Amino acid sequence: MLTAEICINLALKNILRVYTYAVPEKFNFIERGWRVIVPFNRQITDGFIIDVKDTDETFEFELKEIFDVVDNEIWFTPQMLSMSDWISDFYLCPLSQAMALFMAGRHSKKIAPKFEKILRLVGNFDESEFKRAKKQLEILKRLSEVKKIPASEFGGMNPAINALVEKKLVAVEERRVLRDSYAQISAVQKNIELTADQKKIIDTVSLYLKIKMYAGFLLHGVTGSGKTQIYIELTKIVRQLGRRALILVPEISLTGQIVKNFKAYFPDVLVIHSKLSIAERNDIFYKIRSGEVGIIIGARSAIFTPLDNVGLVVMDEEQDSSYKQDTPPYYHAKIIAEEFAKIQKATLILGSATPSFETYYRAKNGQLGYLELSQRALNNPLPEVECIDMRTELKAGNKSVLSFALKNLLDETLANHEQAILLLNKRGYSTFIMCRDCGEVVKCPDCGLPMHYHITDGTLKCHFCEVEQTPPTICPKCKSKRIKYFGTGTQKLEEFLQKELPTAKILRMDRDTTVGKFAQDKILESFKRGEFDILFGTKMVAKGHDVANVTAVGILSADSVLNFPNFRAAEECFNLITQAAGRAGRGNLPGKVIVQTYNTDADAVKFACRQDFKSFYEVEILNREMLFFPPFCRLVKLIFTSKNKTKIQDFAERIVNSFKLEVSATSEVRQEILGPIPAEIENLRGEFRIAVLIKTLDLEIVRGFLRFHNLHTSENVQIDIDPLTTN
DNA sequence: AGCACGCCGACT
DNA sequence: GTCGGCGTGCTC
Repeated sequence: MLTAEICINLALKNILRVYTYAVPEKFNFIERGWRVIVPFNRQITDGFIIDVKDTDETFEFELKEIFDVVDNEIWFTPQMLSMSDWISDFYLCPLSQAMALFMAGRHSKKIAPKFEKILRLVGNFDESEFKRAKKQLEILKRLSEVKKIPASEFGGMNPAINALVEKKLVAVEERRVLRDSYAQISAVQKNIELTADQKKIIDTVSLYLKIKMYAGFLLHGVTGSGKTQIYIELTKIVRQLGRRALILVPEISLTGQIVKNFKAYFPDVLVIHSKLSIAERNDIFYKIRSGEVGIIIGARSAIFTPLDNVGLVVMDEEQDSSYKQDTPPYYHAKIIAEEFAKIQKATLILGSATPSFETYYRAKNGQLGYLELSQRALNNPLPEVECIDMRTELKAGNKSVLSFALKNLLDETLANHEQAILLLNKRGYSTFIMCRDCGEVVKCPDCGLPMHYHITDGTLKCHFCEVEQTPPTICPKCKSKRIKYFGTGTQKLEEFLQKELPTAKILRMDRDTTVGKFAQDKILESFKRGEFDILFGTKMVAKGHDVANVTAVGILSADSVLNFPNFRAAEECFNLITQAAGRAGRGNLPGKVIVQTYNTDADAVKFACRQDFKSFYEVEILNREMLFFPPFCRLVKLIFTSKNKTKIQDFAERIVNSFKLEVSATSEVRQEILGPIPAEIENLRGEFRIAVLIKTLDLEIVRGFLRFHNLHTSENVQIDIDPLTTN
């Protein structure tokens, strides 16, 4: 009997599970990668085939039969299947979970494809026979000019069309409508004179594009240096070579510029991102397979499409954390893009003004080509950056969140009818506690990392050492009573700003104000049109967009990210300041940036104010090496979850001990394991979560260990390869 | 996700 | 005694 292992494509809690169905004779052609319709618990839904077996095994229950196939060809292309295998292997996730990434999304309803009626002329007609039927003649004439016309052009199906169908002069066929909500967006092509630097880079890369072999590059260009134009020029070249391009952008900046810029040059651009409806996404796959798409622009999930014959893969803002998926299988789009580029024999371009340390390190070691743009394209200077010590402000009697300098800058900007961007840097479920007089942050007595304040129980906790204490009321260092709890929300600050700047029109942009497909785009557009003076919000205000009239940028408490117990904190702080500063002075007017901080000595702040990535890297990389963190090792984070706290604690401890005995003690290379420690989110839906962190020089050894202990199939363990945070 | 099963409170 | 609240658990 032919049976199929099927993964149900519902947003099921337990995606890992695979169900066995009987394959009826008429579908004996199906194999791994087909989409099918199956009965499932008195519903009818769709799923995809993981495996087909010819077996004489008996089942204690009666197998249900596959109802139908969804498509008239296999959904997974060979390249999608081999990528699924690779992902399952690399990320230690079930094959079903890896394959699910390539579905057009998980859903609860059946996908309803949209059809439209297409009219086609069949046979010849005699004009004289239509003297009394003006409408019919008009349709016939149009059809003899253009072969196929949607009925909607004639106001949908109507008596005239029906009459022509009756006379067998017109045939009606149905065509799938492939929805594309970005169809309307476009821009005017500008005549851009390339700089000498840009030309040199394009020449270098085009050599590789022509060889059709894998090659990877870091494109390191300061903000405003014209990286997008390089992507466009390279795309022109691959298109001329008859190959396609995949442009990956962070979730957050997807909306803007880049899509418009590409649409100005290319007719066959398709946009993909997570906010598309499942139906739209489904349509998009058909469009790609039909070969009519030459360029895909999308967020991280855009790598999971049938796009083939790709010669160029671009990842813009490669350091952006939104490329990392925060649910299993916790993949990083950069890792997959590199694998994809290798499979496609394509050129990979990782673009950034502030590359991730991992990428820059690889470029320095010759594992990636290094391309540099050190000048802004319009030759306008980088903005002037001033660092303000908020401790000094406070001593001078300024208790406001705005320093005198920033207040003055904003007043000036408003008076000149220019625009400003204000960035509030806040993050996470918990916050930290700092002395407003000396800048002292309460740190863990054991490990020296900043402690987290938990609003829920009012205690300070160290996420590494389980040290817990009540927050101090006086500063342990300078005895000041002015202890500040950081973590003020954007909404509250907006009210405050409005009071400080009563005439300013302030636009808030954060998670709350940007729900919906184009919300963010709309906010940025209206800011661009000059309907507001100040754009204010979380880090999303700092990313990617280009508003010529912005001359002032203010960063309120630039260093707050430094106080999170994260080995990447300094890097994140540096990136944030640099990116925010890069929004200023992009047009003809010079830009001015004010960075407020309680921590003027921090390297990240100091070097970011000078916009000196390389020096910052040279200093910070020493810390990474000393502490044995990436890029000097690979991380694997294990999250153990269970309703039973002691059970899971014991389990995790047993694994840690096994690792020490079986791997750390015997491995030729450095292998460390830390924990168990409380996970970043300690409780989730009634389950306790604890984390274990592995640092390794050889991921394959760690994978072997995890497989040996069956952790990759355990329901109580989530494996995160290359996690962004350590707990 | 759906949908049934099941075990407790207020009603024809 | 029955209707119905939604907690729990299963779906080949």
